[in-house]
Amino acid sequence: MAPATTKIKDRSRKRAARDGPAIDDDVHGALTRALFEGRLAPGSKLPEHRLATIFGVSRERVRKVLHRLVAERRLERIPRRGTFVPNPSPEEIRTVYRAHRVFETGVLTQLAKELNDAMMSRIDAHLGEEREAASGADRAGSVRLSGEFHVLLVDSLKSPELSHFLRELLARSSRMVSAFEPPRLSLCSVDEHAAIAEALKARNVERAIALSNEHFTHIEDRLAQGIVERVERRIEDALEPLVPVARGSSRKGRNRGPDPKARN
Amino acid sequence: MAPATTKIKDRSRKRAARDGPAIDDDVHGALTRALFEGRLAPGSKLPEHRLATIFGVSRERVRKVLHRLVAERRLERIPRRGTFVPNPSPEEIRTVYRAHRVFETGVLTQLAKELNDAMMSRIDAHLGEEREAASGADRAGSVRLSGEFHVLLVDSLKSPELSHFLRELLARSSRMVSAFEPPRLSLCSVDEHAAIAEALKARNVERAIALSNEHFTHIEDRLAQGIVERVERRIEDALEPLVPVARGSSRKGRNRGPDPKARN
DNA sequence: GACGGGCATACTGTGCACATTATCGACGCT
DNA sequence: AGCGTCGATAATGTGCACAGTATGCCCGTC
Repeated sequence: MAPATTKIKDRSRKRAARDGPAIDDDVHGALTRALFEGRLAPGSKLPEHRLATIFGVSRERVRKVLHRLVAERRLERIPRRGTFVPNPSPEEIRTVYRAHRVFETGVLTQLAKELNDAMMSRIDAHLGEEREAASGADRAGSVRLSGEFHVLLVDSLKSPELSHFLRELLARSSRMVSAFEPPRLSLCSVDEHAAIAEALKARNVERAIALSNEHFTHIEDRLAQGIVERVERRIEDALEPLVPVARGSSRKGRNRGPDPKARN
Repeated sequence: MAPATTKIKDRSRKRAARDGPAIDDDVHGALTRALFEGRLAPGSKLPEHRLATIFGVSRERVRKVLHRLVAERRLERIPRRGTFVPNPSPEEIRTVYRAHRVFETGVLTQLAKELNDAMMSRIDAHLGEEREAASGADRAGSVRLSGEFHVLLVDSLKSPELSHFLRELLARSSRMVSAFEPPRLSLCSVDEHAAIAEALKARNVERAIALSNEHFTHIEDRLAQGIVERVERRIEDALEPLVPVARGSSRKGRNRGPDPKARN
């Protein structure tokens, strides 16, 4: 009768048998991975019909996934123009890493209060993985593990809201890293992570925060340098085809690299 | 031929076409406001067709807005069941306010470093508004201004990412407040806000953080008490219609109050 | 009288087709 | 020859209709 006896009969079935949303997650995951790995150049347009043929799904499904990615701030959409891979400005890089610093300041302060042996051992294990990936030439894995260090910290606080926010933030900063980092530099130094962990173990909150802030500032500075080099390289590429007095072949180059310019 | 005068019409058409997304924002805003004000009971189902007739728009548009609200964590969706107003569990209340504490710890730490006169005057002006609303009986306005105090703090840091996260978090906590707070209590005490601002002016970071943490803990405790009372009241309501041996009239009550229970 | 299966219904999910609009090539004009 | 304008094309936005599924009711059986 009354809703007091809430129907809890479908607790046994989970989303395991639901292949409907699974397809969405597949497309979403594929685009997310491509974004993380930096395989999609900033400014690229993502036409719905083309993605639909690539993934072998309907355009409506692609459309839904694109809207979801836009809501997650992973892509940008211009109303009657299309969906684009964000072209981060130096200003955006600044605010993203500012957010990283402020956020991790809160995380570290809280973490110092409730750090236990289990968390510390997990952190140590993770640092080991990072060193291993850094010693090898696994650049993609290194970037991934580097981000997961901060994920590990915030996950220790057992707040899905905080974890979710860091993952969104990391999605943006990782894309910036993949897109603009000079490949020769190892970005997230393992030593800096280890130093933060060390200060945390010693319950030295202020030092941990200071190290964390410096850590993110280092990344930010390297990215700022990288984006400058990128722009210069692009100018070179743009001027190169003019050498043989090329003309009329400028259409091809326009598909990749339009600046949305519609940033509010 | 002679469509020379169509150019001006084109301009007007463009403006007409731009209110296409505006309709989405209208529906989105209406639902968001209703959620903030607590007019939608937790657990309520939101059928797409009914919302479409209510707002006078197509079902597809409602559908898109609902997906957006789900992505913003303002609603919950169960795959083949529908969209529901979240029914926050005590566990969720705990994690949301834990996130508030950790987040504002970082914000206050950074804010103490770069607080200037302009920010302080803005904060003072806001506290004045809060006192005014609290002295009157403007409960909705009081809740709103109460949240905007924290928005004001984080906006001072000039990071859209941080501001965006706080707004999402505030959307959730405000809904919890509207839904579960005992109406007789003024929830977000202005004095506590003023005390935080005072400590901030004095550059006493540790005190500001301590006050902020206590502040959110107070809210959390009151909400936890409120949700208990709510459950008890619901049991009362559920048992009441049984007194005159009611039977066969249980269909109506089932529309509002199903517990999604599909939380991962 | 209680329980289980079958059926009707309503709701969500999805593909499709059309309308609208931005972009690009080309023509004609100054 | 440069420039503005018009027309063609492709991509996005939107409503619609159909299909699949969960839900609640009803009836038959134990």
